[in-house]
Amino acid sequence: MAKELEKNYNPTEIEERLYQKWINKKYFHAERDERKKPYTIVMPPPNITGQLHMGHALDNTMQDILIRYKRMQGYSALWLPGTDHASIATEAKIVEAMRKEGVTKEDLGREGFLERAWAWKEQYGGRIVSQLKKIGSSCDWDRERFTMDEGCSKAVKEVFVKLYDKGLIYRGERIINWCPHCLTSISDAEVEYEEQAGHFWHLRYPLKDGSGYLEVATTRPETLLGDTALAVNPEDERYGHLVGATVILPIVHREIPIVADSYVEMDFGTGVVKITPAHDPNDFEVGLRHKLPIINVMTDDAKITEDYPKYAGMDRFEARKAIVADLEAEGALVKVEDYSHNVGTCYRCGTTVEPRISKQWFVSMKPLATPAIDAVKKGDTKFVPQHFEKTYFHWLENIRDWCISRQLWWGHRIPAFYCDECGEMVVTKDETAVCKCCGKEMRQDPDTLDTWFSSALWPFSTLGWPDDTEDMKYFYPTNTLVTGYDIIPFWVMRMMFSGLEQTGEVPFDTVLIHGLVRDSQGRKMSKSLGNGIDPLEVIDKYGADALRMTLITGNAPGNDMRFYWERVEASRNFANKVWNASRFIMMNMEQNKDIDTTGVKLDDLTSADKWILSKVNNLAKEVTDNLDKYELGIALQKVYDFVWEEFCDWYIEMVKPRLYSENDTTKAAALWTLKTVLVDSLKLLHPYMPFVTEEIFCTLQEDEESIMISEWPAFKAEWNFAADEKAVETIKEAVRGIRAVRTELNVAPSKKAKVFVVSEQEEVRDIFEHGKVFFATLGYASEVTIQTDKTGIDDDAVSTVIPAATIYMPFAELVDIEKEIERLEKEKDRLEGELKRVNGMLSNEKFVSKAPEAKIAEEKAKLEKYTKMMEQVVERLQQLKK
RNA sequence: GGGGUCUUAGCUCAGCUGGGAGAGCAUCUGCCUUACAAGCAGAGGGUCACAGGUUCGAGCCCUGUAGGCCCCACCA
Repeated sequence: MAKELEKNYNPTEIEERLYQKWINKKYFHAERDERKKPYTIVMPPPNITGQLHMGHALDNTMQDILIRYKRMQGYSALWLPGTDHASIATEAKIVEAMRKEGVTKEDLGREGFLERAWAWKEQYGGRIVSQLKKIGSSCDWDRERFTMDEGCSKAVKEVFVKLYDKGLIYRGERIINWCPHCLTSISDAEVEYEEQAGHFWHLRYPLKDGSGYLEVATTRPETLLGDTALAVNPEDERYGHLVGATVILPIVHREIPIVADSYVEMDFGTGVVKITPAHDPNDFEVGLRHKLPIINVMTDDAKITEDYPKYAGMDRFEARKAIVADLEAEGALVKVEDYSHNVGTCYRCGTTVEPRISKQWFVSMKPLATPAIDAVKKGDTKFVPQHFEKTYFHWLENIRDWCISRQLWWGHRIPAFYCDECGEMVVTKDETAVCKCCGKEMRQDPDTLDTWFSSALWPFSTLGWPDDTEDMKYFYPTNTLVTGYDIIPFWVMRMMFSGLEQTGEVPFDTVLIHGLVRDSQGRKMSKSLGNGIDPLEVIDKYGADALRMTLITGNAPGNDMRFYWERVEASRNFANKVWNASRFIMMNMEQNKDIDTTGVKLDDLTSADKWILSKVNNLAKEVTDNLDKYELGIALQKVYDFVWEEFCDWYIEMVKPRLYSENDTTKAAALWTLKTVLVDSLKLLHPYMPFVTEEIFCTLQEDEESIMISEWPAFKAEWNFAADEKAVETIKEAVRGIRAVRTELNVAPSKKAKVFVVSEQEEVRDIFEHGKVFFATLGYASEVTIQTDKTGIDDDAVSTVIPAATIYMPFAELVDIEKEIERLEKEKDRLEGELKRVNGMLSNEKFVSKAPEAKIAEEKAKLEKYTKMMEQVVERLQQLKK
């Protein structure tokens, strides 16, 4: 027996209850099952410090749609969740919190700090997880992982040692990006460049022999302290004779050489570049080529070192001012120009990055990048949309070695040990190490690894790798990775080369890319702008289903979208529409509970029933096709249109007279069809709107306990009723025609009218004969007469023409003949246009000879249709003009 | 400097392999018709940025132009 639903859909209570039910029933848990095919998505792990934002909501809604769809299709669908330790972001937050308490890292010491960090993780790591649950994510929480849990840590060590043994990880003194605020190195990908207004200081470097000077333009005069040469282009005739000469460094008064290097652009600036190998990546390269000394002039926190007493302890920007002043005093400053240039900043704290010489750990990228490029070229992994593979190739083809060591405490500690006695180093998975030569306890490298080092292993470390686990065998390689385009260089790329190197297989076959969720003005949502919209607030107000639908509707893969509250309302309205249609159906099932629908056969159905069945059948096929192509927005749009327009506005309205009639023999067929189509619609909608569909499904029937484990609607060849579809479409056209005419003439809905249908075709008359009943409720007809000609119909009746027939309504007292003529003339114009187009095509010899036959047949059918309509319109006009 | 992407109805956006331009919101006109006013019925509104080209046929493919956005890049 069907239960009752509230008048309006009220998500709050329902969502909480259903999610709990799903958890309790373990529907989210994926079992290895050899009879089923696996489908695996590994969730991009959100940072433990993070709060759910719209980006997460979009990302996870997409994953949930895919996983729910596949689960219903009978796959063993695993969506593996987890969180990321986010070393630099988390450490920065903890340090900041400590700062407010007046505590420093050093006060706590490494052990104490890590204790505090783990406590932080316990406190906040759960927050984002509970937020993910609010949007309905059907993840297998039994398999939840953390990038620093035991298994992931084991995988990290394994990979580090393997790559080291293979010579692909090395330690070396290189110029790296240093954040003077976070006090750590960061990788190239973590540097964000921003255009900043600056200056160009033109400086004069006197030649040692007193014969003159060279003018140099620089944006960073303070680095002059570390200059070890000037460079000019070897081709440059202005300076060729000076190569090898010596100049005196202003202020410092050190002697430095002039070298020739093709890196220098002749037509930029003065054509002379000061070379500071310790503080500029290019200068570093030049320095290597010319064996120049490297002079570091700054401390960790970007202050001038003790080597320059006058500036020692000054911040680099203070020092700049002081040095410029001194240069001016010395007469070395020629001029200052305004200049706008790109400045590298730390992606976490925004501090200007200081290039710096430092001993760090690196991954050799070239040997790893090549297979990763090939795998995508071969199509082992595909990007959706495909053009993002260009971004991917671009990064990999231009990649430089990856600096993986961080001067942080929160993270995976580098598994390298040093002997302070003899300088020996070992890299090992063991917790401790003893020096081979002197037997001394070795000291572990204090640094940790880049967060992305562990993220890169996520698709397989979460499945138990490096152990040869059953999960690994069954669920790996995973299927779909869903992420934003901004993460391709950080993560997608690194998972690709890591997966290939460690497991010999690509980590996923498809990368589904989405864009950013922006505010209504198209701006990025950000804390500083305060324009972010909290997904949880949306859920509170409108429900998770409405939020999910809003994020998916009209959103194509890879495209950014704007967030509007109006769109959430539209989504909520749709949920309510589904709710009310279901309520209507259940009410009628309840009122007719004595009618047995179990024995209804296809033969018992009316044309309307068959028509809607055929529609929902085709819908199932199309939605399935779209989902398989990752066209989530298109599929949703189709379900929306079907449910609202075809099912609610037409079918339910058509079926009402049968339900309300005392003795209609097709009532059982109607009830059966209503329920059948509703159930299929709910199933197609379930991946998008899991809560409302589950609530209705469970109230509607008692055979199955949940829609999320029910079977996805498959296309049924026997639900194909071409003749009935045509019949109903013809009736719809007639009804629409009647309604349009009535509205145009301002006929009150309460005023019923006789309707005459005139058609020469017996088949058409037959359709209307069977469809008479629909004209009463849908077309405000008091009486319907079907005939072959116009006999007995007033000349001044109102009329409307559809391809198959002409429909008349005698409204003598209302009809304005002039207006009627005008309306028909307009229709005639339209038909003339159509005929012209069709005739144009069909009389084009090239079209007829080259176009596919199906297309030609289609156009011929149209020609016939429009010709008939034209005849009727012309005839009608003649009658009126008499 | 290189690459990518976008330009479609008043607004925000869809438009799958080329075959008569769509949705939501907004606007206008009627309706409290017993599932839903978070609704129903109707209507208006677009030389698909511009210019060429390929094709029987272009919003869709190619070239160029203009404007917007994004990414990358060592021009100190």
